[in-house]
Amino acid sequence: MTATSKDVARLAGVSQPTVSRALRGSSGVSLETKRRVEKAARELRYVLSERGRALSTRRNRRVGIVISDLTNPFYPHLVAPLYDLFARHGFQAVLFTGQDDDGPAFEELVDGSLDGLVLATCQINSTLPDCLAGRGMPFVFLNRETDAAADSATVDNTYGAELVGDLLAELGHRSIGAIFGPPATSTGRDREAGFRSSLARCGLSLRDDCVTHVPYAFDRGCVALESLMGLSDPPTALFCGNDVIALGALNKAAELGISVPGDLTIVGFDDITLAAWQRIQLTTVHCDLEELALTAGELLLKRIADPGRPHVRKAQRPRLVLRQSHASVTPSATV
Amino acid sequence: MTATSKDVARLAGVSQPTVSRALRGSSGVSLETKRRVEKAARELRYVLSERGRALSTRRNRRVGIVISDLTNPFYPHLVAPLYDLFARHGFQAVLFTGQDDDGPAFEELVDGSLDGLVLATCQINSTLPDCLAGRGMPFVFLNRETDAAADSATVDNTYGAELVGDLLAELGHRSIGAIFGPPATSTGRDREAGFRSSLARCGLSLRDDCVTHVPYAFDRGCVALESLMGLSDPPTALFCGNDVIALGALNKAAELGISVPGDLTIVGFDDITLAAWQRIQLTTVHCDLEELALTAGELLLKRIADPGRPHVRKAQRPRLVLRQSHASVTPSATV
DNA sequence: CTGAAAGCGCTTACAG
DNA sequence: CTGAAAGCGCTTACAG
Repeated sequence: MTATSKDVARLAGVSQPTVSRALRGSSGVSLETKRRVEKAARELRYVLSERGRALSTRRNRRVGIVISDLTNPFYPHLVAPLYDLFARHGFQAVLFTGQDDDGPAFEELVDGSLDGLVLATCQINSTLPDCLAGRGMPFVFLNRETDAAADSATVDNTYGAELVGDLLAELGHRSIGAIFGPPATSTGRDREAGFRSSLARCGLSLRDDCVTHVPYAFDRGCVALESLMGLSDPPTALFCGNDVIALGALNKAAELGISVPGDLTIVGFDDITLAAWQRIQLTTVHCDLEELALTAGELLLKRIADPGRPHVRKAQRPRLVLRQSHASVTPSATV
Repeated sequence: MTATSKDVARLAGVSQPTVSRALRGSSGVSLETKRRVEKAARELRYVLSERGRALSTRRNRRVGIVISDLTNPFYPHLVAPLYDLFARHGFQAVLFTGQDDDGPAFEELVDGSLDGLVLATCQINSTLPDCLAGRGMPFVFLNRETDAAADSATVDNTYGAELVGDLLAELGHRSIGAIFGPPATSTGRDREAGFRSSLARCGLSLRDDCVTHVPYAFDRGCVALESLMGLSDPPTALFCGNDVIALGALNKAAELGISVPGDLTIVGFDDITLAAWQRIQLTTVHCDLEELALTAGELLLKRIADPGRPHVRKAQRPRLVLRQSHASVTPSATV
């Protein structure tokens, strides 16, 4: 149905390897042969078979991006710049998703069709990184990481969460809760640690009855907020493990008639574009997601080019962005 | 570095083709050989090379999904169910994005590494469908379509937009504008036609000075709303080409202090999950995006299995969902 | 400058 | 039941 280099060779009256050389513009092909081959290729609407090329060269020009949940509005911010970056470097990016956080079947990641991998949703205890390392498969951590020795591009989550703790203290809150992310993720773990240590430093503490851990999902933010605010003595401020959770909390609060920030301060983490919308105006910790993604992508490209180079871990310093979801504790609420 | 079937064969003491047969569980392999091969494979942590398999069988078990813009919150709703569906049928889904609406380079879609294609962001005048057809490449239109003969899964956009026109008429609006989507898309074209014909039937007309066309993007909705509402005599109701545009309009209205629906009715189209958020509550036309995606996916799978079958075009009937962004025209606004 | 040969890692008739 | 051979569509030494 579709023409191969052999067909082109026949039409151009040359051998198949010559077609290969001519079309790739490799030196040592006479101009006239090159022209003839190109003409024949055009006529047959020849397109190089990527699978043939990949098998022969053992390079795929293709990298995978592993992500647990596509509908999570956090990931597009990471994925889009990665696609562009890889495309600019002649690599095709392929998205892998799966049910659990470890994502797709291990097999399809190491079946020889990928030159490298970006791991964006690894759980701390995942065995994937070690398996990949054991097979000599280049990979890089993006946003989340594990203890495995590897390149990584992350945010200084501890620091970012400390900023939030400091803010809540400054605002005079003393009844503070949190909807943390999963402790099994580096982001969840570090943000919780940073938040707690900041409060402690300020002489405050988290109310044990106002702390919960949920997956990074809108719905879970909704549910968590409802149960925390159903307490007889609800908190006046809530730190959320990320913006997606915070968005769920924010919307559920609106549904329950809880005024934000009047009755309740809510602070997120990540600063996805939604957070800045006028109808949202979420106070949060700003991360430069594009820079994060590009850093990861570049680390992976370097690793693919030079598998032996030493690992590098890069952490971006986030900053607080103050919008409309935080306020000083009100007298009524402190009573 | 990584073991091939030849390595497994050597270790198991059989020929390479026997390894292939044993591991695929094809009949006619003695149980004892099978066991021996499986053991050797396990020991070597052998994983089948997808590129070798694909080259040999000429089937890739892989389909592409072509989408113009990943960060558009509309697409995840389509992409996620597609990934799942294809995975269940043993196909790997691969996302393709590009700058323009025609997306990625034609070459990578027909380089022989894909069994089929889902086209989700085709422009009406795109030559891609014909090129694909000319190469015998199976594909299906999802959401948007062109005149090209092909399978397609769409929504009845004309009908959906008529519902909106009817609603605005019923609410008593007489000063009506629209931020339509691109006329070069079937959705843009049909929604505009449906909206206009409904208004005409109700004896109303669109105000020419209050009509604009923009790409399906949040930012463009913002800008469009600002200019329309900057008119000396702004409209009291606005139909937006889709929810993403409507969301932009909604947020810009909030920024400008324009009350929705007090001063302005805004209606979208698609009903993406964001539209239902408490902080948004957008009145819109509901489409079952998951059903839409699954329909497209199934059509593609059938086409791959039987390239000769007649084309089928399926259109889903949408319905209005009334939330908080519409209201009867107020006396003050009609003056 | 160009062709013949070998090989990338598989599968699939074809023999036996 | 199993092996030897051929082939999928390329690229890359190797000759000439």
